[in-house]
This record gives sequence, C-alpha cells and structure tokens, in this order.
Amino acid sequence: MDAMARPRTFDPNDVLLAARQIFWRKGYQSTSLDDITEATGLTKPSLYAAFGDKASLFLKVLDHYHEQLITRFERILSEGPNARAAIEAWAMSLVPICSGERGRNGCLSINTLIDGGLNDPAIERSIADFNARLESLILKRLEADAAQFPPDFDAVAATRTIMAIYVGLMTLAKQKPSPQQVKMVIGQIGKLLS
Amino acid sequence: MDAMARPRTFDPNDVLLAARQIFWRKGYQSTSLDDITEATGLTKPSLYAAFGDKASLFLKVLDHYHEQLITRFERILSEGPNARAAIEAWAMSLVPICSGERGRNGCLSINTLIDGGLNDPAIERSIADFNARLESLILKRLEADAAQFPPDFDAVAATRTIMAIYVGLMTLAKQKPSPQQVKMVIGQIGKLLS
DNA sequence: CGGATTATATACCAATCAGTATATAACGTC
DNA sequence: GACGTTATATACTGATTGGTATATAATCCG
Repeated sequence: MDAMARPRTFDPNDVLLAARQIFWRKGYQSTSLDDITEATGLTKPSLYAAFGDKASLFLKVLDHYHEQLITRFERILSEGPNARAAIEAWAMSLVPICSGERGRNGCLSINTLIDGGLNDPAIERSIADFNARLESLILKRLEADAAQFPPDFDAVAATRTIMAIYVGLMTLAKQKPSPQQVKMVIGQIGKLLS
Repeated sequence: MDAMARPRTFDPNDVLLAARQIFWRKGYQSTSLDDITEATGLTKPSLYAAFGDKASLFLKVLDHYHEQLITRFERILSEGPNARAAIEAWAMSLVPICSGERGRNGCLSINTLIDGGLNDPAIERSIADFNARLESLILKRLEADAAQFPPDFDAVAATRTIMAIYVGLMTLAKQKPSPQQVKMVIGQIGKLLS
C-alpha cells in the first residue's frame, strides 16, 4: 500500500447536520460559506474537498434530510390498527414541528421548493421524489384498508388533499400558530376519509 | 408658485408591476437592482428617489399584490347563491394560477413568507394581514349561511383547513401539477362543508 | 525516520451586490 | 430666455460573495 495521508478531523455526518441548521434557518441564498464554516468549524478548502461546491453541499444536506424524514414517516404510517388511525397519528406527529417557535423555520424541503433563486434540476428532482414517496406511503396505506371505506371512496383524491394540507401546514408554520390551531386542522382530515 | 421641476417619465404603477414580475420569478434575494433597472427601464437613482431602497420597493410591490388579490377574492367570495358555491367558485378560480406553467412561480406572498433571508417585520405583517383578511372573508361567508350547515358544524376549523389547502395548492404549484390534479383536491373541499 | 499523500490554514481573487456622488437634462415660472 | 427645481445618466464605492492558490501540518508505510 502507498503512504497514508492525514486523516480528517471531522465527522461528515455532523457537518451535514450543522450545515442543515444554517440552510434551514436562513435559506440557501442567504447562507454564505462563511456562515457554514463558522457553524461547522471547517475551513472552506476542507468543505470543498469533502462536499464540493455550495450547491453540491446543499444537495447532500437536502437528501440527508429527506431520508431521515421519509424513514420516520414510513414507520408511523405503517403502524396503528387501520389507515385512519395511522394517518391521524402521522398528522399529529407534525404538530410540534409546525407550531410555535419550532415551526418558525418551516420545512427545509418546502422552503427549498419555494426558493425562486434555486433552479438546480437535481434539487427539484430530490424534492419531487420525496413528495412522491410520501404521497405513495399515504395512498398505499389507504388502499390496504380499502375494505373500511365505502365503495365510491376516492383514495387518490383524499391522498392528494392530505398532501396539500400537509404542505399548507408546513408553510403556515412560519407564522407560528398554536398547537391547538394545527390540531384543529388535523382533526378535519377525518372528514376526508369517508 | 415656485419653479416647476422636470416631470418623471414613467408610471409608478407600471414600475411596480414590472418589478413584481422579477421579484415573483426570482425571489427577493436573487433579484438584483440591475435586474430591476433592466426590467423597468429606470436607472438606480430614479428607483431610489421614487421607491426608496430595495426592501422598501419590495414592500410596495407586495402590498400592491395583496391589494389586487384580496379585491378579487372578496368579489368572488361574495357572489353565488350560498357559501358552499361561493367557496367552490373561489377555489376553482385558483386552478389556472396553481397548475401548469403559470403555477411555476407560485404565489408571491407565500414565496415571500417562506424566504428565510427576509425577516423584515413590515413584510411579515403585510403577509399576516393578508392571510387574516382572506381567512376572515371565508369565515364570514360560512357564518352568513350558517343555517345551511348542521348545528355541530365547526366553521372556524373548516376555514382554517381551507386556508391550509389553499396555501398547500399554491406551494405545490411550483411542481406544475395538471389542472385535473388541482381540481381533484378542490373537489374534496365539499367534504369539509357538512 | 524519511517520503508520499492528503487535510488544514492563511491569504487572496474576480465578480457581484446595494447604494451613492456628481454631472447633466428637462421642465414651469417669471 | 434665464433661473430654480427635480429627474435622469454615468460612474463609482465599499462590502460581501463563492471559490481557489499556496503553504504547512499530520498521518501511515516502508
């Protein structure tokens, strides 16, 4: 084997998490590389060597975020006695992140979708994939319990409406609604499932 | 009277509309003053003399946008034989702007709400006011026709859910859904009104 | 311990940004 | 037509941006 090199002094996972917080709070455009070096403790050359340029780093942060979120959603949506309970539990799990002070940053994925300055196709694809996966999770759960719904129940329409409510809640989170206000909306989802 | 000065060669309304298009497409952060001077034909000193700095100009653009939107919404929501029909007509009027190519830019107000780089209190207040006015329009229309709903109907919860769907549709518009997909969601609003 | 290799640190660069200083042009009034 | 006033045009500034060139430090293998 050839001579070994100096090892890196940071955990890439930690760096992605620290960068995520900055991007999440300030948005892609308003986050400077200096913000990131300050938050992560890395210098710019180290950042570039490990993660590429700013857009490439951001894509890694975003994919990392999507993976964590979809894993959690998949678990919650697979549990529970039936589709109605699972979807209700999933929606209720959103309350802490889309109300109060923690709601202030919204959802990194939706924030990125809306950012007019970003039109990187890879980023758009990452978000579209995430949305499609979440939508599929909900729809599959509804279809698995189809026997519990009337024969004219439109699972696709209900799923897409739930997606719209989800995105709406995550967006309105910026206005820091109270947990009760969010729960009020989530309580209405039941009306869609009949 | 004192001596009169050189008159301005532009219509402030036209400038606000031209600036709106740029801010709408690129977002506040990614829109440079050079973009605006190019789109409006004005030079930077003229812009500053007429509208103040970039943030001040943007606030004028945003207020102008809100005023146009709320006027249109108020008209549509006041028409129709009953609350259900009025809200359905209002929601259907959103289809062209949150589907297809025209949906790509989303809603200027929501885009601004989500923009992490903007934390101007005046801007946040403008958006919060607009949302409150829209919510009030929907709620008042529902309450005016209260007799048509069952006694346990929760008009506030329905209104907030419609708001979430509205914001969700305007946000998902960036992914250019088909008009049919949007109509499918709008069709589900009826389930909330019973 | 010496040398190959890769990470880190410092300093820097060209480009772009919002905003402005200075000069000039167009008006109405007298 | 000269004057006062305000709009426009040109050119510029200091600050910040993303990204990099160069130098140095830390590791493992032989």
